[in-house]
Amino acid sequence: MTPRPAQRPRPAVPRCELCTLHARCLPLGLEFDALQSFDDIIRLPQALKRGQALMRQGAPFTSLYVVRSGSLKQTVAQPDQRDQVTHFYLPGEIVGLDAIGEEDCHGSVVALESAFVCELPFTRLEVLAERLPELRGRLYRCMSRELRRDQRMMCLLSGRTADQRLASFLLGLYERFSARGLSPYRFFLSMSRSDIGSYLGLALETVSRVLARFQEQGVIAVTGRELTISDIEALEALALASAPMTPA
Amino acid sequence: MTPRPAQRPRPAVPRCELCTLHARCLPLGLEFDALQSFDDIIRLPQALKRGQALMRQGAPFTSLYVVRSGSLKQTVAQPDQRDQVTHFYLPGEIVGLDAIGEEDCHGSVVALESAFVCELPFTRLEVLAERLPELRGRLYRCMSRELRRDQRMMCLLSGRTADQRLASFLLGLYERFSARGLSPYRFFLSMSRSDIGSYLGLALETVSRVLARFQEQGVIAVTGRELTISDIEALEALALASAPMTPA
DNA sequence: TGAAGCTCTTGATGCAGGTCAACGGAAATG
DNA sequence: CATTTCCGTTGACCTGCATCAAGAGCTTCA
Repeated sequence: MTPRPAQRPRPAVPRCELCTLHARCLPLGLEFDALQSFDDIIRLPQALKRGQALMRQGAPFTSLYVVRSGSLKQTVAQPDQRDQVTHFYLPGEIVGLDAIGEEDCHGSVVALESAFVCELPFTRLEVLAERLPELRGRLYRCMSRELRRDQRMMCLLSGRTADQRLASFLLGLYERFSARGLSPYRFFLSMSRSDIGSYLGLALETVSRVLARFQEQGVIAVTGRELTISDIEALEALALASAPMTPA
Repeated sequence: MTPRPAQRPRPAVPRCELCTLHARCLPLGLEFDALQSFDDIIRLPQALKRGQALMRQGAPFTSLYVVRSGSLKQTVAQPDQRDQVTHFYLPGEIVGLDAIGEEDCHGSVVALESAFVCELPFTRLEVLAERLPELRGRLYRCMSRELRRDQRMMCLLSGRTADQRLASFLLGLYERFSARGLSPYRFFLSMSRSDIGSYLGLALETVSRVLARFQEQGVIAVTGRELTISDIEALEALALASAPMTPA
């Protein structure tokens, strides 16, 4: 039916030091031999197809995952309403931090496009962390980074206009792509307008309209899901303060 | 002028096992001798007066703090606007998790009323965690709990009505007071309407109005900052779905 | 190739809640 | 004690965005 997932991942034992993301990934800063221990605990990279679930809300938590390529979204089922998108995961980012120390997965995570992820069984990671203080530090740091990110998000959702939210969202993508060494000015939005709206607390129509307006203003160029940032400074200005009502 | 803060904290070396919060605090589940090691690293409880800062945004991070009594708020300075309230801390809760692994404090934390906090110098805590796997687990769990809490908050801020936000906020307080063994149905709101509004992404006038309406509906009773939950089930109903426009 | 879904766009309309304003009461300050 | 400042409430008004609706590509699949 479906084509085999790219022949099957070849290196039976993945080598972190060979990975292009090596410099930005979790094991950043580990000594050479520590890095090798790290290799030992990583499971074969998994291939995911668009729409395929990596974890399901409420399922038992066993592993962290690092995104190698592609992108995913996390959704949390709301009591009454639809699912709410709570996170987008890009290459180099870690899925599952919000489940550490808990029994079950906090939300569902599904691939937005074809993706590869590296699995880190958490019990093994913990054993390794026992003798690698640096790794512990990395883990703490990742979690507190995430805490800060969520708090920025809370600030964004609480009392910012649609324009500011969209502009901040695009800037966030810009920064994350930059940090991973990916093209930051021109990229593909793997998520739908509806996903973006859910994430930003906006109706999908509003997302569409605001993007259209940004385009009119010459700040970005969008064709479907292909997006180009034309004027990053204007975008930053938009993110900080909404255009004054009086265009002066 | 003001009465001395309760003579000065007497026990030169605090004893976790004697603390009333012992059963709910960070060292929960530690063995007896582990608990004693824990005692060793805790600094003398600090007294804070209303409005006094425990940490300032950008200051170097050195310690976690556990709230023993009173309450605090965390605020994050926004580029353009006023400070935004990002957290309220109640007795038994831990301040500073979002700074672990980082150099500096993420937000400012100030006391909302007279408060006592226990200081946990993080470097010592880390040393202790090295030989106490349980403590590590506790720390991870605390951080991921916080991550989940923030995500619930994001969901709340994104696309819930003012009624739902207020109801959820009050329910949250109910649960947190319950969990600490404090009176959950009748309590004192140590934060201003403005703080609540900032936290929930609402104008302070809206907070005032919604509380008044809840009171009319007989769900709560408020007099200034004294609040009583009269009908917890109605409150839960309000938190889930806003009253339908058609009152059937 | 055509039909049936999606996703995205664009327009029209209405309302939840933000903003402005005024006032009463409580708490801080000298 | 008087004064100032802050806090909470309530009313009137207005706007940003959700909602409803319709239609235009794009993709999928028989």
